[in-house]
Amino acid sequence: MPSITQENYLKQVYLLSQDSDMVPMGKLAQRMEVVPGTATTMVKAMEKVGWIRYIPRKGVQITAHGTSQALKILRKHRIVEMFLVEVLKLDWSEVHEEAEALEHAMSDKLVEHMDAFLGRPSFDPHGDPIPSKSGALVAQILLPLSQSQPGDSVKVARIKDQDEKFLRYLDRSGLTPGSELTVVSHEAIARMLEYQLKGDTQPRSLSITTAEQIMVCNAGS
Amino acid sequence: MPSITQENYLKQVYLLSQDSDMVPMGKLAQRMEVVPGTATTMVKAMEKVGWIRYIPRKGVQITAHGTSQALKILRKHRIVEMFLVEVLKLDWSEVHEEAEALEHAMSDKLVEHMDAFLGRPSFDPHGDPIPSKSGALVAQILLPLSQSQPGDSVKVARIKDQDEKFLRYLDRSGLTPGSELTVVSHEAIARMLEYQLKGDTQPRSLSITTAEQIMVCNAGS
DNA sequence: CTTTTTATTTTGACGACTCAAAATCAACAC
DNA sequence: GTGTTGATTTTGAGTCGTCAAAATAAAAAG
Repeated sequence: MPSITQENYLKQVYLLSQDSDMVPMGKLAQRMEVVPGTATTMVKAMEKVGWIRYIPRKGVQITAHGTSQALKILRKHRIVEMFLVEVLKLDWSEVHEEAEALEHAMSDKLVEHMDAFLGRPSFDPHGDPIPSKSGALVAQILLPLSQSQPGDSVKVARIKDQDEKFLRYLDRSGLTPGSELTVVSHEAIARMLEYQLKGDTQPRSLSITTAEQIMVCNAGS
Repeated sequence: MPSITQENYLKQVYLLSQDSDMVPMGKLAQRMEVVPGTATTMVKAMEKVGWIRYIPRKGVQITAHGTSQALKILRKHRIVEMFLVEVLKLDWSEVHEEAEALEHAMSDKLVEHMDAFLGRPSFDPHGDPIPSKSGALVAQILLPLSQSQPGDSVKVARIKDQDEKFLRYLDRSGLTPGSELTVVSHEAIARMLEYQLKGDTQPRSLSITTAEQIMVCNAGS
């Protein structure tokens, strides 16, 4: 019943809701790559199906119903990403795009078959948690790498930005979910950070901006 | 660039072109489940991209360019059907619907990976030939089961109607691509046909209308 | 408390796809 | 030939998602 476009708006509202309860129109419009007026129009239509609450001049809030709907879409997205990487051997960096299109074309039944085939994984190839059928997410305590202190040993858990070129850069830098590293130093003035990958002898460096997109947990957890 | 809707129109034009070079508007509209006027409008738009030739009051013809485009879509459709049945164990009766949605969401790269994973099959689960990357189809000489004579031993090669309920009925009747059978008799008056499955002791019967949807080849070829 | 800036909403319009119903054409019957 | 029938096209209108640009409201600056 709801259009693919509405599903995409809902997904973005959900994702933006992670940062702040109230999502301003501007942010949503930017994420959807439409002019603000378009987002206003769309959001009014979506309120009618009960997925969100719209407060003029303030923004939108996702409802419980909307959240459960968004989690279903995210589940499809993340399971298919995992499937493309694990089974069809597509590259880690390119599956986000692909999943973006497939998530709206998969029946619930198909997703369940894929999930079973994969052995019901909890995380996708970018380290994002896969919601269970009932919408439960595995809780994790993660910090951006940019906030780690020199000397900290951490493990890459999740990459926030999923742009294909960015992911390929991280790949070349040895920074994929699961890799372990130690922070060597913080160069606040240069906005750079030095790190050493586990097993490496030479340190490498990274911009703080990039490090903000990399979520880590303590090594060994 | 072309919309999903146009891709679907093109696919139907291709399929209808198998029966007659010139496809009348009425037939196309019926297949697309739209009123005839809608098909006229759409067809004019499609002529601009060079997929078809439109002759007012006569119908449409598919061009060489349109054919190669249609074969690409059909290739996606049939490979994904095969994948769903062989890898994800969905039932052969339900994959047509599923593939209908997925075919427009799969990148060329993804299809090639699926094809490789499957070992480059030549036929899909309904016995339809899968076009190669370059658009080549394996040639087959098939007859509708309704035209077989009593005594003929034949093998089911392909099912024309892909309605889910119809396919489930055939499944129960032992008539899936690959099954072998012998025609026992034709009851022209009752429009029924008796057949005996290879390995069965009892004959079964089938309506001629149903038999028209089942394409067969000589047993052992 | 005005004024200026910035975010948001409104308005009018457009392209893609669709329908209903009226108009047109072609073929067939007589 | 002329009339009738059936298929096809035209016309007018509606929905969905979008944009540009004008109007408005709220927040920040003075």
